[in-house]
Amino acid sequence: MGTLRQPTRRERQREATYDEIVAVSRQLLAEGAELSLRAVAGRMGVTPPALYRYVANYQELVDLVAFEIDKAATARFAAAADLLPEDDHAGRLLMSTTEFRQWALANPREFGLVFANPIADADCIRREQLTLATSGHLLTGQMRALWQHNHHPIPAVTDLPASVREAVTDPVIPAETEGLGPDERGLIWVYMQGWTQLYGVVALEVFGHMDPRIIESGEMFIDTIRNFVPRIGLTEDWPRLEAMVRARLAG
Amino acid sequence: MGTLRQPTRRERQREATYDEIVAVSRQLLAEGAELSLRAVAGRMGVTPPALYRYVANYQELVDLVAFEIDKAATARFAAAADLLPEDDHAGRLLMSTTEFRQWALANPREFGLVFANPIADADCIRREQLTLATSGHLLTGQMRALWQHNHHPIPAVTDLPASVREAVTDPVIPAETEGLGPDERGLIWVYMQGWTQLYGVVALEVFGHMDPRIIESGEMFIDTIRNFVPRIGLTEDWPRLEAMVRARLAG
DNA sequence: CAGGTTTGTGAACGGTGTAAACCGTAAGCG
DNA sequence: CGCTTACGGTTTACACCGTTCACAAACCTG
Repeated sequence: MGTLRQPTRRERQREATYDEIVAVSRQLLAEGAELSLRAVAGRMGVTPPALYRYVANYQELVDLVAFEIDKAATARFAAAADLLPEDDHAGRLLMSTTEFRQWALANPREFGLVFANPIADADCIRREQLTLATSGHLLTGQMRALWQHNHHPIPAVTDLPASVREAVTDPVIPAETEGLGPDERGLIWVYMQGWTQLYGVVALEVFGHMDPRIIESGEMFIDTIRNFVPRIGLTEDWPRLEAMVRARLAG
Repeated sequence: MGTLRQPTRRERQREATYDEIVAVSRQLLAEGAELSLRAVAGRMGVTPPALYRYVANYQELVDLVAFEIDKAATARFAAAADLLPEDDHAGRLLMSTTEFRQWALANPREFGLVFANPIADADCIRREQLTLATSGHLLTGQMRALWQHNHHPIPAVTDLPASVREAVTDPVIPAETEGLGPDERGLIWVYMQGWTQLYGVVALEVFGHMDPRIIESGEMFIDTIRNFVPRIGLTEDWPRLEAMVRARLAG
């Protein structure tokens, strides 16, 4: 833990350029355009090769903006949760997942970039550390808060298959394991199950590989959640939660 | 219903060219290369513009080979089922889904093309009709065979939300509704639920958005299936089925 | 054989990512 | 303060990509 130096002028300048790259990129694909090195450069008033001082190649640009988009989207999911009182852990979790679905449908390109982007090598993101503010952290955090409140049954770590046991005790995928004892890591497994199901519906919906009428109504999304809530001890709470989710889908 | 003329020489020639386009394309991305109009043309010994006599644009080429890949992959899924006796409907269904997962992991590019390809407009595929041999038909067919044998409980059509009711009575997504009475369409909804969950695991695995150790072991895939089988009345049969699935994952 | 349709070519346009050589300027050091 | 260095940018160039158009050859048909 050395003393953290104040950033020199050059470093600040460089950081600002990174910010502009991300800003321009997001603006670009918010307009429905393709994310391209040249387009970004052009809009920044700079020649394409100049960007290679900041990213090693196109894929790294993609990873960079994907990370920032995830961060921004996560803020939206969190904001949706914050519409509810702080102690309504169940409601907050469902509000965030619902917001996730709505965001994905409204921003399919961004969704594809962040969640359907083949992850080849790790350590692709420079900027900031992976350990902050990803959507995975938000959801695991919310599930942890919920569990610490209602203590629904979770699988014992010793009951889990070996590979799963390793994965939940020493996660490489973003997850909020802080404040979760070694014996309580079964919750992470429950989270992974939930995330998998959520991902299935939303991805199918975003890609349009589902009946348009079902996408429009969101019934498969609701059905998926209803199928899952018992596993986090929310069976009794479901009617209230369903009403909330439906309201948000309509609004 | 006119008399079906025998194909003229030119038509046969044209059909052969289509076949070559598909063959070359599949060969191309089996080698890990990108699927590009120019690459296909080059390997066919033809100039790029020539391909425009066969496809209107790049996306149509993609759709064409995606359809053919789906067809070929479906044959694999069917072949896996055919390793089991004809009356083991449960086993056949699970063998096909397991083969689907294995195929997806082994051919991520092809998986992406067929199942993670944003579907913009319908009626994109010329060649053959959509109503034949897609993977959706295989799985719905297998589920129908299973249900007609064990008659597990299915939701009543009248209990389904309006949008779902419409979707299962008049499907636009490939599904085998032949031989399924109007009152039995609840089974299609069950199928959609299952497909959604299956898609979730497999897509996350293929894109690498899951802990590598869990992907390697296939435990999330197995867990997903285990979670689903009660809904198709296979609770008692599960131990046998799990062993079968695990054997296929290992082999 | 004549005429029209079908299939392919050649050249060209605008777009993409990326590599190499080059250069002014600002930062940092003696 | 002055020298040196390294950073941030340009220019040029290459190899791809999808797509269009005008044209020629090959083919089937009347």
